[in-house]
Amino acid sequence: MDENKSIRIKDIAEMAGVSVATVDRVLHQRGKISKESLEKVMKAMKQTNYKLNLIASTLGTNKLYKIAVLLPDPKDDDFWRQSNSGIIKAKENWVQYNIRMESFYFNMNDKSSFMNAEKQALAFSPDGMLIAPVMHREANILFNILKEKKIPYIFFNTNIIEAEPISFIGQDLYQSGRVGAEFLMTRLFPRKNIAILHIWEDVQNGVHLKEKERGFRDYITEKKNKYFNIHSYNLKICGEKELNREITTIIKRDNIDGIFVSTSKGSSLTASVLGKIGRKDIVLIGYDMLKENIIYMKEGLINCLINQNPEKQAFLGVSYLSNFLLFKKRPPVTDLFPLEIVTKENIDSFLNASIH
Amino acid sequence: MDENKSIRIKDIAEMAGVSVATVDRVLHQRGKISKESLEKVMKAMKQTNYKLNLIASTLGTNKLYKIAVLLPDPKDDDFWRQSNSGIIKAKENWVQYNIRMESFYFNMNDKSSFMNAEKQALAFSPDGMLIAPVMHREANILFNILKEKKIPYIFFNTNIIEAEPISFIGQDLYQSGRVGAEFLMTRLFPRKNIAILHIWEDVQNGVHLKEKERGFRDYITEKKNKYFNIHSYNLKICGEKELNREITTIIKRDNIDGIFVSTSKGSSLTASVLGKIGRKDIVLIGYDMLKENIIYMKEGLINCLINQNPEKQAFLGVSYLSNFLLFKKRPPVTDLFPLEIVTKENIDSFLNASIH
DNA sequence: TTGAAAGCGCTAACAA
DNA sequence: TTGTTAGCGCTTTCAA
Repeated sequence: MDENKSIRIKDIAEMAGVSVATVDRVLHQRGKISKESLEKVMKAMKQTNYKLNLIASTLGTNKLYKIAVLLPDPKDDDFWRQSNSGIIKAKENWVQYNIRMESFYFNMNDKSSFMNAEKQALAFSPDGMLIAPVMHREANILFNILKEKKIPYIFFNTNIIEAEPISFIGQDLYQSGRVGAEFLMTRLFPRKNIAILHIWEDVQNGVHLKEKERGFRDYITEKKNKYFNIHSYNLKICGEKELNREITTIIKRDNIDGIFVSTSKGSSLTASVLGKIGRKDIVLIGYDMLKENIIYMKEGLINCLINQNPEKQAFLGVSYLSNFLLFKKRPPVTDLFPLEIVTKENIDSFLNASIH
Repeated sequence: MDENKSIRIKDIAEMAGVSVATVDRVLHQRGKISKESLEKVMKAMKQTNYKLNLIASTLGTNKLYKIAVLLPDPKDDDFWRQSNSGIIKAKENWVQYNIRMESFYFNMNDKSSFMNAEKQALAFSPDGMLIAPVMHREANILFNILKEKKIPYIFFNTNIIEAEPISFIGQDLYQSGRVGAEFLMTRLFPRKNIAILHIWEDVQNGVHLKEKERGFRDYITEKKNKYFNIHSYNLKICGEKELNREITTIIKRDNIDGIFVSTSKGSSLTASVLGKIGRKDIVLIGYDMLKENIIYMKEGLINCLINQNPEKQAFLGVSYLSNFLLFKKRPPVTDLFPLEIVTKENIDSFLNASIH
């Protein structure tokens, strides 16, 4: 046996004394096969350690798969713009494998826009879906339809375990809170007044932010129980002026020394307030390398960002789905990304790094 | 034109009024083509935004490519074990594309073992090579041979710019020194005595470590000029006892408060000394998530590791080479990885993350 | 339950 | 300089 040449279905067929069609049938467990044929083929495959040639397989199949992506409008927010950029890269990456993609956007403040996107996505009759289920209260109907139709779906960014996606791609929120606390504590000490800010469009769907707070508080308690004063606040993004006023009030009233913001957009909003009131001394830690956050970090207003890698999350989601559709390769049930600590000194290295 | 169906060479050929072979020729710029044919084909490709089907292309080519990998023996060192694990994963990943790989190991303390590995790699008659050129003084002959034979080669971990590899995958050493300094400074202040340790098998080939030191010193100078006392030392790994003694002496004599170690193995060696002399108070920052380093970090003896991602570097090196061989896709001339800051709180998230 | 054969899109040897 | 054609390994239809 030539070590270098791979064994083909044809080789197996010859060894087993059957036709290639029969081998194909046992390979994919379709059609009816006699016991004898099955055994002979299995034996030959075992012996030769046969591996299906996926390249030839996809070419032979020549089927077109469609993937629908459901996420908040990238125009609304730089975070979702980055996710969407991952989607676009993935799209280019997978056309050649006969995978077609279509994105459906919704507005997080508007339930009807979500319902509409949902409807449109289904009308696209996708073979798989990638979803950022940030409005999960509204999405249950969708998941049921998908389950019924046996359309596989993957979540990214936010998970809804009960909905049982075939995979979730995101981060360990609790642990990310701990990472934030570790960073903040070492910079803050011996100062002691901390604010946790949850700044979010849709407070009722923002329960997952509490996980970050839990991690944050646990870490502090473990290390320096009762030394720090921690206050947390839920702030809704509506008027920017009002938000600014609220943040300013909190900082002054509680005599704040350090701030942990649980959302990416909130990070830049808070940084802008710190800039306005001239408080670079306050240690600020937030999430994600949004354009504005990058600027504030370089200005020294944001000290640390925990990178959730929205672009990579989305890109990987498409890869997982494509591999599942094309090659029946099951993705991990949960893929939690590394908790990347971004500071002034390494931020450029993250910006330069591309998706691999 | 059916939006869903991809355009094929055949379609282009029909549009341009030529044969598929002619289209193939302009696609790969081989053979002779008349100006008219060229223009017609180009026009048709532009119009339809034609994309080569790589699946069909690899299948059609049906050529076997061989990649030789040259790196230090993974048995010697957990760092190279991780690189090697990336190689193994890559190997499994690319067999299906008719890429065969063979690794050739050498001992960093032994020039003749390097020469031998070199010779064996060439005897394998590879179509491409992936090299960790850590013994570059000995490798120049090899690079010349490869250039002459027009065998493309990629470096990882260490770069030798003069050797002009088609790509280098690694990290910005200077900037990684700055990241180390940033971390150390915030933890150390108001203490002030810092040691930089270069602990390396082969001092004469360890010039690149000085880059890390330069970054480290620059940062400190910019932020707090003259406040900190920094001493640096080159220590050769030979007898462990002697090394331990040397490190202990330095710590005591210079009254050290914080240590920056420029190598991964050096990090664990230093941590073990700190453990032995009971000095958890000393802030230690090093490189890479070697097994031992992970343990020391969890014990609190190492405060921070800068992750060079050896596994991913190697894996990506193979991907770049494979894409180049199969699809003529040129990799970036340099791919510098993010400078990942690993601490006790996020180390598990890095350990769980797989290669994507 | 099985096999023959055409076809997927591209490559490359060969002939013209 | 160009075109014809037989593959590459697998899938799938159709007939037996």
